[in-house]
Amino acid sequence: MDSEKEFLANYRLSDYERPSVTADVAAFMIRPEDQQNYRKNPENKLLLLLIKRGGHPFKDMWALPGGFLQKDETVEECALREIFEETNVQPVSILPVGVFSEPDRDPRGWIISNAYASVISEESVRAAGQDDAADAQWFSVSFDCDEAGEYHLTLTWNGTELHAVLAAEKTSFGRTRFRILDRGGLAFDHAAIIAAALSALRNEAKNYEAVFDFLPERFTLTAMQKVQETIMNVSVLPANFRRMVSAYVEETDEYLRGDGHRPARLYRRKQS
Amino acid sequence: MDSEKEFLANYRLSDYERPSVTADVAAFMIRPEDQQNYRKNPENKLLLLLIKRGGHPFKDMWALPGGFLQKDETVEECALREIFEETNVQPVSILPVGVFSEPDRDPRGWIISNAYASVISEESVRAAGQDDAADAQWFSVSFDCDEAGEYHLTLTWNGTELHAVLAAEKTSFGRTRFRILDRGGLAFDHAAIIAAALSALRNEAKNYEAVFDFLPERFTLTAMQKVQETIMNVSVLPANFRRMVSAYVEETDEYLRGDGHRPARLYRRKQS
DNA sequence: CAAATAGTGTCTCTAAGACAATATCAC
DNA sequence: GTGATATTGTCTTAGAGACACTATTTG
Repeated sequence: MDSEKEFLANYRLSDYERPSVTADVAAFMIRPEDQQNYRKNPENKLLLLLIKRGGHPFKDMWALPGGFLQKDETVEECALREIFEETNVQPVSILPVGVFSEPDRDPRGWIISNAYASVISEESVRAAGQDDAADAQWFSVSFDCDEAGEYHLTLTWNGTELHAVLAAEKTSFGRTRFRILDRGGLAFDHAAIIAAALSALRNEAKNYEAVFDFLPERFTLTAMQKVQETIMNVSVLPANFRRMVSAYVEETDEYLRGDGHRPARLYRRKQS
Repeated sequence: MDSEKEFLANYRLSDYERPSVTADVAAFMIRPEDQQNYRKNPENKLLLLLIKRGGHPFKDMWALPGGFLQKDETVEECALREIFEETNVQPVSILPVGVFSEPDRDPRGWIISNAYASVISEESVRAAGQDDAADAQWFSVSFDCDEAGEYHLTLTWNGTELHAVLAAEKTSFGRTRFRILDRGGLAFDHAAIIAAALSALRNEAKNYEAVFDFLPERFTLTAMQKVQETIMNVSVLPANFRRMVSAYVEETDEYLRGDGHRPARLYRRKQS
């Protein structure tokens, strides 16, 4: 025991070169679109936070928020900190997406990225107010596979449209890794990170885990369904959706009224 | 463009302290137990490769194989390299398990670990021959949850028994993280890494991805079922198992005979 | 009343669990 | 023949998709 203490007191990590380590975060939010008709329910948009790069490399291109790991924190804590610094909001949840460590992924040098997806509630962003930093914007997201098997990631904000093209490559254990064919205005390998984050998010939405994170504490089942459809980009019949989620939610006695149609009961997540 | 080239030519990564980065690998193999009865099919054992530490810290305790990331490789390549160096065998597959970056996880200093699970075929290990390095051994694995919700990880080899106890903590998105209650003779936080790797492996065995990696190219359905049961630690009725995997396998014209009972048709994985 | 959403009931189809029954080999 | 595994068939039950139908509100 003494010898172990002694060993550690004298121990120095070797002088081999070490990489810089970052956490990069794909922060998602869902916001209702403007209503067309006073009695129609609004549609949702899935939004992703991007930062316009002010300096080289990839100057003036858009990138995920992220930053270097500090010595007193875990990579998860680093991811949370970076999002808070950028938005003044604590994410509802965070999900590891993968480690990106190709030696040439960053022209500045040896930098490996721990990628996370995170969910941010729209209320909290509204409460925090816009930072008016014109270099941080929420882009509307679309992500689909075409007939040729190529994936198209389209991010739009106020006339700016980024369109990246990716190929899905199978790795062992049936996992897929995205290879960038056209980075379409996104910095570094961030198009691949965003694609992986969206896949991870959709995977978590299958069992409604990710869905609840986008919702307030009390919500209507229709609102919940629209969130799920926004994430998954598929639609379900309302009757079947209600049956499928019935095990995950519980009724409250409150109703949402005043929308020009039958009031909807509010539900909350069932703790189990 | 010139200005970007110029920028990069002059760029130096800041002198902030950087962590050491490792890849640690839980390498699994399945080996048949000795036969009791000439006509009974053998049972399987799930094995995990551990290395006895020769120096401080955690001297004489058992640890996962692993090592430092080099500058010209990805973390996946590092994981594959470490396994090959230890076993002289290329793993069939490799699966990311998580990043372990608690600042105090390694008494030697700031070292973050990228954890992987990998599958190694028994044939290839037999072909490579035992390295006779007595400090590397295949331990038999058992991993279960008791009534109190605590997880017990038991690793046995030739009279040596390591018994770690862990608690499963829910993180966001319904994921679980294992916290070590008793590391039971395992070095560092490797008990938690092994628990996470086993969970990931079981998850991949649900759709039979991981199962095929343990099998030779041609196999009987009973052999496949036994592999799955060994990984998942549950049992299924043979009739139902056959139905469930029928979409994933295809018949060959060969049979396995000579076992004191009806010969079994050999199958292979269906490519899709 | 019209338009829209909220909510229920039911038919069908498929997949999985349980279990019975038959087939085929080595000794 | 005996003891083991290999293989097939069928009954039942649970869950998801499709769809018809009723209920309730605001303008």
